[in-house]
Amino acid sequence: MINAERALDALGDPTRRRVFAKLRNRVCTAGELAQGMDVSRPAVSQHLQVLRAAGLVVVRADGTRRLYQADSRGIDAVRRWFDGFWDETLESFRQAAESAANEKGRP
Amino acid sequence: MINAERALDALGDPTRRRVFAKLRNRVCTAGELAQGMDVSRPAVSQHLQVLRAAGLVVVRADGTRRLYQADSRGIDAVRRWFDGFWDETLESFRQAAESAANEKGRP
DNA sequence: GACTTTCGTTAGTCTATACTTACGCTTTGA
DNA sequence: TCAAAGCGTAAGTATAGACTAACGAAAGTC
Repeated sequence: MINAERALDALGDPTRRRVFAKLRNRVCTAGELAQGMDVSRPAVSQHLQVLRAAGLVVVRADGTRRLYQADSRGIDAVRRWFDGFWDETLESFRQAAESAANEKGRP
Repeated sequence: MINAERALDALGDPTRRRVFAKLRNRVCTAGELAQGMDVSRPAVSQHLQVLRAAGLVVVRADGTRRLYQADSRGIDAVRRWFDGFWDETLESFRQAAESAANEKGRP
């Protein structure tokens, strides 16, 4: 089970979001990702480790290269987190409205 | 328009997530939120400013108290961000599969 | 087997930021 | 009008973590 907390921590950094965003359109190596960015390749590599630990990215070896790709599991985890969060918020609103109505109906 | 980037930055901090999570069930003041947490009231107050700037929280005055409440706008912004992200990922997969098929069909 | 490429890892630095303490503002009630 | 309650803010510190430079490992090439 992927942890939504971990995914949110991972996506809290702008550079990491940029790396992640680049992976939505194509499969990339760390070196390719680093090109056109203002940080070094090791930095990108470290960000990829965090994204991988969060379940947002998967990697497969291809010779000396390592191909990174966006993973739906982390994305789904965060989406479920938000869904559950908002459902609970609405339910609390509903209960609050209900007890307010009961309060009003009482003499 | 609420910025999803800002909301993700805001939710990148665990303490801020705890504050935000407490607001899903009830309307709270900064002092109430700070009780039962291991950080001071000013710290909570500062986190609430960040959440408010990100559109995740709204506040209204009530005498000397200020009541904080979860806001759907920021949540929706992040959900749209993820939806768009994943849609684009799937579209890229589709296109990649298509051109691979074309490549194969060619002599 | 030597060389190259591509990459992850480690050590160390430095900055962003989370936190506390102290202070001042606003509203309320006596 | 004075005191108290409830906050936000400013200043200062300390730490998490983002980054670079240097190094080592694995796979391909000649």
